[in-house]
Amino acid sequence: MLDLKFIRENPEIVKQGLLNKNEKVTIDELLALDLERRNKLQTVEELKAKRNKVSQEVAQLKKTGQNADHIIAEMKTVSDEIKNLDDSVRIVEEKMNELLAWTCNLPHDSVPVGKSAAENVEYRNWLPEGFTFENKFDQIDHVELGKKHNILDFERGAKISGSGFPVYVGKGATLERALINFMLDFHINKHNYKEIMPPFLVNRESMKGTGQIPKMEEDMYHCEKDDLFPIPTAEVPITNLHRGEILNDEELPINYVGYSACFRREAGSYGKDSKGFLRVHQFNKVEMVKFVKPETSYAELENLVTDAEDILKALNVPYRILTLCTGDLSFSAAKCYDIETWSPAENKWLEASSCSNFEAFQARRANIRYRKSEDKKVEFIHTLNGSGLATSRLMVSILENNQTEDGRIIVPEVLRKYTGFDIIG
RNA sequence: GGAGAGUUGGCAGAGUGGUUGAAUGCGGCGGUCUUGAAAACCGUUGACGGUGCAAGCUGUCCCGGGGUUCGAAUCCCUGACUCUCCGCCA
Repeated sequence: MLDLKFIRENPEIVKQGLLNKNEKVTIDELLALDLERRNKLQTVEELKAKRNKVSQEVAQLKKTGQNADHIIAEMKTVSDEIKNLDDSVRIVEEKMNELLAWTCNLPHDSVPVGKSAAENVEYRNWLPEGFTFENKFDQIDHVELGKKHNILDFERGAKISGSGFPVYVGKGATLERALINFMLDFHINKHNYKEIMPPFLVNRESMKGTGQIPKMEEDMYHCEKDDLFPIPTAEVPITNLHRGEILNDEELPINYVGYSACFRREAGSYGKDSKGFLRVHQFNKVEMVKFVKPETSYAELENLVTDAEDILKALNVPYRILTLCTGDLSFSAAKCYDIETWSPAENKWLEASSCSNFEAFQARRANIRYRKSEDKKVEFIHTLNGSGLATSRLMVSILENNQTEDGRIIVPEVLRKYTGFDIIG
């Protein structure tokens, strides 16, 4: 959620920011409602002040045994008036909240302006020693590799659940589990994150808090009976851990890392990049979440990216980092870096991580604040999160880049103590 | 799933429908005393909104949402959560 006061004082800046994010601009409507609300509020508050005062007089009169009937009769009309005005204020507020809930975050000044993903800007890249982009010996894709070694079974996944629900088999399952454990341990021990194992279903409030709802509701799975949502990312439960809380500033920054399965309907994207792991409804992800003081959030964003990168370096996977342009930024993000890993069989980069600074946008929605030790004032914190990383796309790169000429797959060195084997096939 | 009890400030814990935004204790902050600290004593200590240059004035909030009333932390309805007991269960 944006700060209403900021919108009031800087309507043009807000409008331009929304335009740059390709979003609908409803700022004028919002400001009209804001004005209406404040006008009505003033009237109703005067009446309430009067009611409070007279109520005390009634109490005094009754205490001294005097008659108060005439004042009570008079106050009855005042009360009715208050009730009517309160109702109309509430209606205005509901309209405003609806508009605000649909209004996305503004891009940070450092974000390149652009219409679509085509205008994202490469930030940096890293390639393993001796790596080349050419396909040396007709490297086959992860789906074929999975079939060949019987480690991935997309067909049976489709049978038991539907397309986009992969099954990991044998060494494939072990490798997946090894990858998750390796990433968790790495962030816990080398990067000082605290591990969280969150619920995989969350309530509506939590989905609103991080900004998946209302705009992305169609992309979420939903258990209607209980109004619970299977999480699209661990960001949702972990960020909402501190919803409605006032944190102490000595405990900041808070760094959490957690594994979760992630569930996405991917509505409307059928047929697009849908092969194998490229687009799935359920995948595994290790997610990092930070709660930080506002003044440090951009430095923390850089840390977050580096923490995700360290995993890829340890796994020896080629990657590049993009700064997303304004048009490609997600609803809640002010700035975002995507990390993409290389797939030799697809001959393209695949998004494996997204590291974002939400500034106070989620904090305002979820009401997460901290008390500053200097002046004891409360202020919204900034939240960040980044995949560290999603295993599905990463697995594509690991399998394809580590295949040998005779079709076997070498397990990355750092995973071997988790897998117990060093080669598949 | 059934039956009962509960939810009040950072925490603990009072609260006959009428100066209760809320006693009291602990904690926090400031001070007196002290060479310093502890103890003791005194004072202070919520959030959000409106208005104002400001001091201030003012409204709302006692789990959430409705209602009764001139007036609700207090009464009624409803939902969530917690605890105890029973049933079922990995």
